[in-house]
Amino acid sequence: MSEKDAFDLQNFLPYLLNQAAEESSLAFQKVYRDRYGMLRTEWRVLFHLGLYGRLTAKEIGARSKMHKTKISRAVQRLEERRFLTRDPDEADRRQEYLDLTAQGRMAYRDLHGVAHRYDAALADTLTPEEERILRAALRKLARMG
Amino acid sequence: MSEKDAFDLQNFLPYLLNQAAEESSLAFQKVYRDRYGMLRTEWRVLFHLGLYGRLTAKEIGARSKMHKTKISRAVQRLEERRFLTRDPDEADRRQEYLDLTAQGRMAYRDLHGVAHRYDAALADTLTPEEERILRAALRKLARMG
DNA sequence: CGTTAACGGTTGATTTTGTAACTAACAACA
DNA sequence: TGTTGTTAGTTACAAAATCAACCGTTAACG
Repeated sequence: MSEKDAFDLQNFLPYLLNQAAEESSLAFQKVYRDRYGMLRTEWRVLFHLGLYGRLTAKEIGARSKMHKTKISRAVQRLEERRFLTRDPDEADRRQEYLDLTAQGRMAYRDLHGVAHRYDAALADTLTPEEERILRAALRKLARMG
Repeated sequence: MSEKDAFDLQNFLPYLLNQAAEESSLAFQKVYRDRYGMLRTEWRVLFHLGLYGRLTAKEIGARSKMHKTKISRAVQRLEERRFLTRDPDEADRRQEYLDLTAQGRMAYRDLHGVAHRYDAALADTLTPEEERILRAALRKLARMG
């Protein structure tokens, strides 16, 4: 094996990214799970609708890169729990527009606030320079596909 | 809510980390899946054994922070496919030492090389400063739990 | 028009993960 | 010793993700 070469798991960016992603998601996951019984796919859909307003499932897919079956099922559950409503597009009846209900907007505002504060807390463990460069680097890597 | 505040998903570190992690894992996942039919948990176990030699499942758990059921199942599949063998510890018969077979070592060497080169390719999309700070920041975040 | 292809979205079967309860082995200490 | 607690690892069952096939609608084009 390569003798002097110290390449190990802790130096492998996909592994490192994964560990950081999992660790940093945990505390927030607890909030949307315990407060609203949501899954990761569900709060993501909720966030997209909260941030950008009425969207079709397809548009959410384009923005989030989630697979359409995930989105379909997330929308179903959010509808069942009255966080959103569907509004068929009369011009193209294959698709439907999704809107948050009042309850959905409340949940969104609540979780948005939690996320914002949590993000700030995470950023606080870094220096401002680290934070700036980390975000830039992550955006580059995320856009790589 | 804060009007001017442009906090959105793309600024939320857990989300950003997740996107970067998923995107950057894809190409490597394709290799261990297509070449060896492995899952993420399995190449991780393989890597630990390749890097550190004979270990018990518990030791792998301590190093990787994977849950013990994941490790148990990964070990089962790796054993079935003859990538490792189990060697019961006679001094403490609750645990067994795991060793890579010749085939396991070959797969490890192959994947280690792929990972190393892939990591270098990822790092190449970043400036040296970005890379250094990214790795440091990720380690901080990963150790947060 | 009519046929074929593409699209948005859903469903069902299979795989993978998560959670808890379990087994067997060991340790602690009365 | 024997009783109680702990540990390493497995298993069973539920929850979730993945993948391919599917349905109804719209587009493309002969």
